[in-house]
Amino acid sequence: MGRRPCCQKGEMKKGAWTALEDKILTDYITAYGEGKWRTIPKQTGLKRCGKSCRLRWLNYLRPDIKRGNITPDEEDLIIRLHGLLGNRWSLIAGRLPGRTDNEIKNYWNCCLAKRIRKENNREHIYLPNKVKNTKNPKIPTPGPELEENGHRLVPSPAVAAASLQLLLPLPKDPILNSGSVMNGDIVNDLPTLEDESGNVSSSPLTSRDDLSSHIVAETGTSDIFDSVDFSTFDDFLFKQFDSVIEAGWSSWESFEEADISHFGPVDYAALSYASDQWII
DNA sequence: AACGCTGTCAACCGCCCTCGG
DNA sequence: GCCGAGGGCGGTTGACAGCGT
Repeated sequence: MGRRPCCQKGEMKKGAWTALEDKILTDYITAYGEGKWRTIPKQTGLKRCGKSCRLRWLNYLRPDIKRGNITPDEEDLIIRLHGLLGNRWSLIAGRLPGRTDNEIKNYWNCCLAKRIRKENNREHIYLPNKVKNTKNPKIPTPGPELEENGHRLVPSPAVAAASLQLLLPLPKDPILNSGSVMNGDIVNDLPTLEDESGNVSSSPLTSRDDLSSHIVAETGTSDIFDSVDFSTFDDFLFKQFDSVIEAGWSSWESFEEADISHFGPVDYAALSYASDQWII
């Protein structure tokens, strides 16, 4: 049995919203709050799908939406966050107050992606656009060094940050004494996953609980996590990202070459979009 | 003025995840 | 544990405006 569609096709209106529809939706949400999107058409008489109502509100009608062009600062942040997170637009938007995921996605697709590709002229480099499950991307696993145009490429701080999801950086902590990043031995000792074909891959450790339990197993203590308030794992990553930005990437400079060898799979998006931050 | 090309952005589509019964 | 409803998300589409020829 197939899944029931969110609304009956043919009964619902499509296309651009009218000023009257906007007013009806805004008045309703102002009075009753967000949520229960599917009840809105029934309650208001709007001939719009609940999902359409949600989208209209979140992307256009919300009072805190910021209008106008993306500023250079915002653009810089988008590029860095995209290098870190890939196409997880909602997470990126969460770091840009007043901007919506749709707006950032559009801006990236129409402006940034083309421009950066042009600047770097590296069309052959893997881009994450077609990665279906971006929360668990199957990122290819090159070594920490690449040969290109006869130059030896060494991961710079930007590349290290791009690998945060896989490197699992930790807050500065005397136990690990590793600056901002997890001890390489632990990274190398991440648990593995086995798919239906029996292929083994490194665990992405997509939740904070995964990471926490692994750290406790390795270090015998949960002090690292107890001392920091991370409401979500993404916040955890962002706090690390912010700390690196605030420090002007200097917190990455203490790495020895041996540390770099422990870096996990590199996000190629960051390689192509931040080539100026590669040491060639 | 007419046409075509390009950029922009709102909106839709379909997949996925979560949660409650 | 299973299933369906509800909602979130990223990819894509299509309308429209602006610009150049």
